[in-house]
Order: sequence, then C-alpha cells, then structure tokens
Amino acid sequence: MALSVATWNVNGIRARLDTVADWLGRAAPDIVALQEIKIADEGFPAEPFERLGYNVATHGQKSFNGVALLSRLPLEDVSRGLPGDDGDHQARYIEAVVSAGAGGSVRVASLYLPNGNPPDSDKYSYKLAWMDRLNRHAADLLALEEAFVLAGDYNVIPADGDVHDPAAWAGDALCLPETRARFRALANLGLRDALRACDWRAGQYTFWDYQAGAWQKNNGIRIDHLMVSPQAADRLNAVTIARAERGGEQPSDHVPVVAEFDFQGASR
DNA sequence: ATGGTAGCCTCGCTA
Repeated sequence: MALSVATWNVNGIRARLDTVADWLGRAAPDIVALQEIKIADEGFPAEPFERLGYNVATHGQKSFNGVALLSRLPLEDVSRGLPGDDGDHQARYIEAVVSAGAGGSVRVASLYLPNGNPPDSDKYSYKLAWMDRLNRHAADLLALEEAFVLAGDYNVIPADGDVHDPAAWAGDALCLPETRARFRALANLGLRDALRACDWRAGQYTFWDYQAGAWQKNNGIRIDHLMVSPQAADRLNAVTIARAERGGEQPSDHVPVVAEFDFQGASR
C-alpha cells in the first residue's frame, strides 16, 4: 500500500490551525510529524484533525517546543521523550508504531532537534548531547531491522548546497563541523536522508526566515529531514518539498516535506 | 545598515 509521511514545523499550532488544516485537506498525507506546536497536551486542538480523519498523539509543553503525530491509521505504542537523559524535560520527541494492516507496520518519530545558538553557550552543548542521544536511539531501532522514519526539524544544514550563503552561515550552530559530524554519524549508522536518496540538486530549502525578506530573496536553508531505515529506504518512491506553502496566508517559516513509500507486501 | 518578524501570553525569550 502507498503511504505518505510528512514533516512540518508549524511554529505554533494555535496560530497555524487554519493553515495546517487547509494543507491537510489538499495534500492528504497519511502520517504527519508536527514540530513547535508550542502548547501543552491538554490544550492541543485535536478535534479539527480528528474531523479530517487523523488520530492524534502529542508531546507538548507550554509556550515552547512540542511535537505531535497525526495518522490516518492507528497509532500504537506511543512513547514520549528521547531516551537517554531522565533530566531532560524539553518536549522534542514522540514516537509511535503505525499499523499498516497486511502491509506490515512502520515506526514514525516526530523530532525537534535543539537549535543550539549561540555556539559558545550551554545551548550548543545541549544540542550536541541531544544528537548523541538520538544517534544511540537510532542504533537501538536499527537493531529491530524494521521500517522506520525519524522525521522532523533537525536544525542541521547537512552540506553547503543546503544553504543560500554558506560563508555567512559557517559559524552557525546549524552548520558547524561538530553538528554536521553528528548528522553524518546518523547516516553512517545506516539511515538515509530521504530527499537525498531521490534527488541531489542544491538549493532545495525547507525554511525561510520571517525577517529581512528571506522568502522573497530565496534566502533559505534545508533543515527539515526524514531520516529512514534501510527497510523504509527500500520502499521509498519520492520526496516532495511543499515549497508553495511558504507563500500562502499566515505561513509557518518552515514548509512541509513529504516522503512517499510503497509498503506493498510484507515489510522486510 | 548588527537591522529585520513571528509566536507566546510577558514587560523578555526563543527562533
């Protein structure tokens, strides 16, 4: 069966409710990983999404961060928080198993990796530690030898082709060698950057700052990624960046990225 | 030219 998985940093689900519902109605993705919902679980407006046919699981907090999963198929075994640090209470990770009927199942996570700026602060050491934890968790998931997708706002610009002005961004927490090394380490475990599995063109951005006319000048960066296990990469058909959504009414500063899989037959 | 904008629900922080 065909299955589409989208990731979208919405920058506040309350402010973006109409924008997100409108896109879901048009694009009809099967599974959606949302980031920066900026609301506690009890305040999440689940009903508009349920009316559109989605099951909803959230891991939110007041004002900042917050992630969610929407799925047309049932969400099972939902787990909240990235393993590896019981003292970390920032809401940046949710994972669930989506049962795809006779086609098997696919595990999906929505993650919001720390921004890390400025690089000389404890925010950057938190980012690097968070990436180390993510890589350890990914290694644990790989041992299951199942199809899975780690989708989200990674706050990582993987390579210079993913930023409009590499020199200007070289010292940013999204670009620094220590950041990129950890992102490469995730790939070296065996995960595939879904877009790069399908398409190597430079300049395919997923974020344009609200400030300084970044969208009008196409001053973008690519930081929203779907990292997929080998079992999922084998089923990957196409990846689309919904670039037009940046130009709509009340846009997020990020646009959706959608990966399409074909899980025909049993998952290997 | 060290600006600019958006969300949250504050008198500033985060991005």
